[in-house]
Amino acid sequence: MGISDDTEQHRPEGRGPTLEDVARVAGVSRATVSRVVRGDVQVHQDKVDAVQAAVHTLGYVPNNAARSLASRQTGAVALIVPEHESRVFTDPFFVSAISGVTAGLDPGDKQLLLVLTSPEDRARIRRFLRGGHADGLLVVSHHEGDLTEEMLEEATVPVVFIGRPPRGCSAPFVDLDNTGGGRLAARHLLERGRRRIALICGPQDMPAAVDRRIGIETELAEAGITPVWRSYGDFTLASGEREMAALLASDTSFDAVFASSDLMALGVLKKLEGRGIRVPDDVAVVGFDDIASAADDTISLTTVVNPGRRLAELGATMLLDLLAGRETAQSLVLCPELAVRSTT
Amino acid sequence: MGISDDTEQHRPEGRGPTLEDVARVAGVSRATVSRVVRGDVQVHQDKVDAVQAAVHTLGYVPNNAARSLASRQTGAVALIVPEHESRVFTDPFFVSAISGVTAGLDPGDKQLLLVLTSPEDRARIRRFLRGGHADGLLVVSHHEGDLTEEMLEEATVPVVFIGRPPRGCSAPFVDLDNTGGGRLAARHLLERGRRRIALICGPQDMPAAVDRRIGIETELAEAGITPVWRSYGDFTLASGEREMAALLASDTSFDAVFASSDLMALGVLKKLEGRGIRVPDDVAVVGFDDIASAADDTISLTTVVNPGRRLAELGATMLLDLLAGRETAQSLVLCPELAVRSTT
DNA sequence: GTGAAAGCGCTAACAC
DNA sequence: GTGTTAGCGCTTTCAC
Repeated sequence: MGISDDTEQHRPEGRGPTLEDVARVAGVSRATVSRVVRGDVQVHQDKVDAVQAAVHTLGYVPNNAARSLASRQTGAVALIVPEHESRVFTDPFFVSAISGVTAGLDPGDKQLLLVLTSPEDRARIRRFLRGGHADGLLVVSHHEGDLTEEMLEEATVPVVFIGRPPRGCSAPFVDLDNTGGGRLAARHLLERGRRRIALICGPQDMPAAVDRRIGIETELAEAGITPVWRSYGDFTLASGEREMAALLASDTSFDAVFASSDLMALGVLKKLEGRGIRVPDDVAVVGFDDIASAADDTISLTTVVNPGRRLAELGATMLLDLLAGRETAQSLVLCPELAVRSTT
Repeated sequence: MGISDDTEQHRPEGRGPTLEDVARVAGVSRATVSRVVRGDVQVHQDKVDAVQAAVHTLGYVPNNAARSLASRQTGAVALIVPEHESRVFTDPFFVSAISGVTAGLDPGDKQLLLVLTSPEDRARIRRFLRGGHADGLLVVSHHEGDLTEEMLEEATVPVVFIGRPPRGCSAPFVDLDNTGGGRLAARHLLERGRRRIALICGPQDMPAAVDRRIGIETELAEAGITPVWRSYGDFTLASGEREMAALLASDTSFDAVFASSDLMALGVLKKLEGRGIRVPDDVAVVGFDDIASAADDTISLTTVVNPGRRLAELGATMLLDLLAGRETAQSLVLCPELAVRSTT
């Protein structure tokens, strides 16, 4: 329209009312207004009323930047996901995590800063950590070495991990007892009379995958049983199919498959169905996660419940407690449960 | 451990180096440091070097709050999703949107503020809009009346809608031509010789659902055909099943079903399979969205492609352009494409 | 309980 | 080009 030139930057228009304005209208000092606005106690009811009235008529809203600058608090919490963006939204766990964090953050009124960044982009992560953008950090990381202790030390704010943090990192965390989950799956299979058990494990650079494998192997070992097969997928459906195909091609005799994630279990089921192998008559299948479709009645997968959403919610709550100086459990490890359905 | 009391608030530890410190070390003024840090041009190379050296040795990182306060810019962009949190993460479209926005925001270095809030919580939205938390807003809203024009006026920053904004709202947007998509589906079904077409539409308080319905009906009408059935789901798989069951129970004779979302189409397919009805031999099925599982070879659903991720990415780019005062297309409407697979 | 005043760390005119 | 000088709007001692 001819009114813009290309150096023009968009700016918020004329400033709204400030504390000062409210103070003037209410006939008190700025300090008093500040106290009322923040809900400080020590103020006479008369003045509180006057200030609130002024706030209302003026439509006053505190300026975040000014508040942060003066108080050294940002009012935001960051969820750091050091994963490739492509993975984040295909992995149901991350989606649950985002969802849970959102819910857990609700009571405190912190904004959620979503920081998705590839693990390689350390410079960016570091910059963020040092920038003081958030009052606290939630890290949902699955891989070893994504965020080293050293990097976390750059963060001068509390950090809570969702999922066990990488080795050597002493931050508080919330996690599922994945080892226990593995044991649970093993015990269930054994109780069902299965003895020739195949394992399709997850990527071993992920603590959760390692724990699940150790859990099931330990439990089996205690029953004097060795898995008839073990291979590794990457938690995706495609990898489940692939490993199942490999197992079938190997001529191994088996009567049960434990897949370390539901997505992989789905791949397993698909392959089995394709070959006309009956589940659970010929082969029992146990997954891990309890994603939504596992409960679907045409699938009905027996699986270890991984309450990702709840975990994330607890993590957010823990961080909020930490920030408020409230007492809080140091770290939480949830007991796994088994959802027994039709594949076993 | 006895060192904390319950009034204690967690605070970032001792302040890091400031512009002033850098200026002192580099032997220049604060203004010059500021220029260098922001990448302003007009500075002699000597000083640039000196400043950068000082920044490096001191480990200086700009303070965001101070910068925002002085510049009246926040360095953040908010993605507002006025949906119930439970819906957001089950709807693949929103997940794509978040993913796409993340990608689109990458070039500008804005932080992503994720604002999920139930449409009822208008007070909270208003507070956010007026709080000046972000330099720009991206709104991905599906429902009519979620965010009224009035509310948007509270935002003093540029807004871009992902998906056509509600009636009466004149903000720029990016969207798919849903009407065109509907026509495409109709034409395809007609070309396949189908004449007795059933429609399972989406919720009619959503512009996208309305457009899809109008598109297919219009195209059919132009061919002199009236749908043999029309009912409404809520875009979920369960509702697809339910409506399909209703259709089957109705004794209507039909040779094709158009489901307004892939999730509903999946429900349709499931029901059809359960009844032993062959697809596409007895009944052709067309969906809308092209979610990941539609391409799965055991499903292989013919569907109208809804590039949600790309849409969101374009929206983010548009907002970035707006913020930078760059020239930008006012609004974008993408042409739909049909992914022809095995269900037609 | 309340007010005065001193910054928080930075940007942006404006001079030089 | 570069430095000087005001603030940005709020919180927070510190007196009263």
